[in-house]
Amino acid sequence: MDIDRLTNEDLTGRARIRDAALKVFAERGVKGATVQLIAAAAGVSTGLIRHHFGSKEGLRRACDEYAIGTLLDQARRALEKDTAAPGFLDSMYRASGSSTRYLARALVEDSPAASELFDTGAALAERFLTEQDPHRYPAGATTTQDTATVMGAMQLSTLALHTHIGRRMGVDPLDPAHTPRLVAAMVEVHSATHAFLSQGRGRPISDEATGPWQEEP
Amino acid sequence: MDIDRLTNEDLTGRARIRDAALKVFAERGVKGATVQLIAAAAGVSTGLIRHHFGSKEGLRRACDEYAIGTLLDQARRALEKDTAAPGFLDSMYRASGSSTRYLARALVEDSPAASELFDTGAALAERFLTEQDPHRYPAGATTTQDTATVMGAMQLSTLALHTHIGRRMGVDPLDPAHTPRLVAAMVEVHSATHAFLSQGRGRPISDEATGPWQEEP
DNA sequence: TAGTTCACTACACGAACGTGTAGCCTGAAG
DNA sequence: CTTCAGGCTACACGTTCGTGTAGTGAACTA
Repeated sequence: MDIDRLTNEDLTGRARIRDAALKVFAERGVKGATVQLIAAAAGVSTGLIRHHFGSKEGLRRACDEYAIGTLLDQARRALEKDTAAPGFLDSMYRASGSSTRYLARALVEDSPAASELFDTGAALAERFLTEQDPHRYPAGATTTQDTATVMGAMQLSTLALHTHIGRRMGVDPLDPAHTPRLVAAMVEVHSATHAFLSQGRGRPISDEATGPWQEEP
Repeated sequence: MDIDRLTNEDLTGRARIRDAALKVFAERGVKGATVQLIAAAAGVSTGLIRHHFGSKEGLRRACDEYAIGTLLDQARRALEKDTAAPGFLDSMYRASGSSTRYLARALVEDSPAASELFDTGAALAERFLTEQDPHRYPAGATTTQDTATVMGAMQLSTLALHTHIGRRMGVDPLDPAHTPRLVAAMVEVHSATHAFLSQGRGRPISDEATGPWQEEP
């Protein structure tokens, strides 16, 4: 029953503070955010933040756990299904409301949550690669891991750089309503780049990059 | 002669402060960095920072201008040559020493330099696309711009997320010595994703994403 | 040599911020 | 009705950080 009360409490002060912190942390970074700013955004006193979370660092940890909980559940579910690569992005954005922007910030500040997010994305990418072409991307191989890592970074780039993407696109790329437009652009990028790399001018780059360990003619 | 003296001064206190600031800003963010920390790293007093740059914000602007100057020169040069997409990354990393990590941080904090960097990357990508396939990517079209924006973000993701990439790869991805490994992984990503998207499972995603405006059968 | 400029330092002020403390108010338990 | 727990606030303390001020010493000029 204690657990029930805690989850119900999620609609009161504690949750309001967490949501406000998610927002302010995302906008100004952890260092740039002050507890008084968060308190004002939540409509509470700074003392209440201390009462619930102990310290600013405690509040940050709570935000980490909440964001990671919201988002990684989605990611792990995707890991267990036969979901496609671009689908990861889609479900990710849909899952998390205010925590998306928080994680975007966390990705470049030093946060355990961000590392876990990145690692999960890379794991998902590695699984995708080995399923896609087990011969070329054997599980555990360095090349497979490298490719999975960069693939994860590329997927996450729309999150980490959403400010710039939004500025150029004129819409908020984190809004689920615009996810299709983003996915379409990503598909185009892969298509165009592949065309370039398998063509005249780009072929040398492709050969040089993948040559040393490429086994197929 | 005043100009000569200024450029020569670049090897003395002013430059030492700037270099230290580049480093500390990159490590801890602008808010997380203190002028006393930067002063200590540069081996000077905090007063000297004020003397040369007026304020912490002035120092940050100077870092912006220096980093952007170092890096955008390279990018613009690439824009004027018939350089390939992955080559942009290569020359970018080689060009800038300590400013690379600074720009990585700046990409997610609000900095004019970062916006300029991103826009340049996107402009380079747009040029690449229209050259690559003028019919599919006409200059100025929304699709072209969207694709260019996402392409720029993908290229820059290795910069913005270098911490995570480095953690998984075991090496510093910003070290020019390891750029080939990064480029190889990027080539693989494009190759694998294209294979997926033009194949059975991925084909529906590709068709759905690019269908509405795609003209070719 | 006297004067001026300028890189540079030492010291201190004032504000902001994280944190600590004391206490109020409500609601449930006895 | 009393008691106690806990959500919640008001207020104050100590520190840190950006900034301001005064001053020193070396190099250059006349």
